Amino acid sequence: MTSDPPRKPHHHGNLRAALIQSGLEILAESGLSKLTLRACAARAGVSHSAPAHHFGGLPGLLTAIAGRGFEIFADTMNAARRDADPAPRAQLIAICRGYMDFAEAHPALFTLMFNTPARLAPDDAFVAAADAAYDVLADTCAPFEPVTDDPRSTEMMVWALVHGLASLLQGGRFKPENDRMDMPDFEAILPPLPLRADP
Amino acid sequence: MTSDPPRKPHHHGNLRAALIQSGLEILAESGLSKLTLRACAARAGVSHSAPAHHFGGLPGLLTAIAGRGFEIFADTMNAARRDADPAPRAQLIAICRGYMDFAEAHPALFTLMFNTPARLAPDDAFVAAADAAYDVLADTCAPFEPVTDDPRSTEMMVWALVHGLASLLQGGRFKPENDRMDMPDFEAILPPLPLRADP
DNA sequence: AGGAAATCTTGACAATGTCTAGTTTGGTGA
DNA sequence: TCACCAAACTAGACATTGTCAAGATTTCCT
Repeated sequence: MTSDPPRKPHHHGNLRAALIQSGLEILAESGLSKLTLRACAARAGVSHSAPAHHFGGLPGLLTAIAGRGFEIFADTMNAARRDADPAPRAQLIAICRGYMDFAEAHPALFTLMFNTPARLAPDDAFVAAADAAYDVLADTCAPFEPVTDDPRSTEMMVWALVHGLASLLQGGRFKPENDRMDMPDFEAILPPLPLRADP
Repeated sequence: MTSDPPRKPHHHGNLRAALIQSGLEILAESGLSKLTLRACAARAGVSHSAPAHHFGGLPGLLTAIAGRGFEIFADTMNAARRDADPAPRAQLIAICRGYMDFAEAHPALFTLMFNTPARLAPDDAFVAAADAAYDVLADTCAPFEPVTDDPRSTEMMVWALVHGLASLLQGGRFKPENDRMDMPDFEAILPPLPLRADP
């Protein structure tokens, strides 16, 4: 009827993307507890059972939202890396700061991505997005000598360290004397990491 | 009436403890998603609204269960420390292993304790139990020189590292080539930590 | 144009947390 | 001893949530 082709295909067009966006907004505005199937549907302007046709059910929707989160997560870390000194250790510290920035900027999304595995139903797209985020950090760790005989040990150690920091700070598990818990001093916290010998 | 005084005070006696125990069992047997108010009540043999009189509501019950979890958590780490070589670094590695052991032995409880802060309503008892567990690790880190100017930086670094490892391994976020993800080599992963100069 | 498939709506259902009112129990004081 | 009272627990109802079945509407292919 109307003459705006991309505006409202009247079967809503791309409900899938709209529902994911609604979920991200609810997460940012009201937290994880308010992220329900029906709330996402209402925000997108559709009935409460419309999401099931695109995501199967709640786990599918949450997985899609978390997958989108991993994309944003990788973007955040990549942006931090781009703006930093190209020296390997500076790059690594920038990645860590990007990691913390994301956790602080999107706490509820961060929780959904990492702390509620039982509520998700990982599919190929989700695994790909999560792996892509992992690879950003792994690439940044590649110049360094592994800390054990496992070639991935540096990534694991750094990832665990920064993830633990972000997770514990967000959960408020650190002692209250912590006045400024915003950004740890990664230069001091990260151990000395010698560069690999062979290129 | 009957002659077994501790058995059944018939107003159930200590429903509070029974509900916490039921919650721990449900958590161990069926996971976090099955841990509901009504399931705990049914397992303890009381009506579905009995728990509210002792815990206020679901958040109160979950908090009490998580608080009990922190007690078990501290016990696990203390036991690991007792059985280890008394040298500071050996003590620290033992604590880390105890941490991982707990996470592996009680995955759902671990998730409740650390990954669902929005569902808990921390009270004094909970904070005390969580702090006590923190202190076990802090005491073990005390012999070492802080890694930054913050005197608590060593505890934070070690706690974050081991928590990140436990959390990521449990969430299955590490790459699949990880055949034996059971217990990391903390001797290699933990950075060299010089002892404090002054006692 | 016509029909098939995708998309979305409506209505119902079971499960859950919470609230209110009522019932039972155990202790305490006259 | 016994009556009373507060605590402990039950019973029922209600709103919210996720899921499912059935039907209506739109889009697309031929």
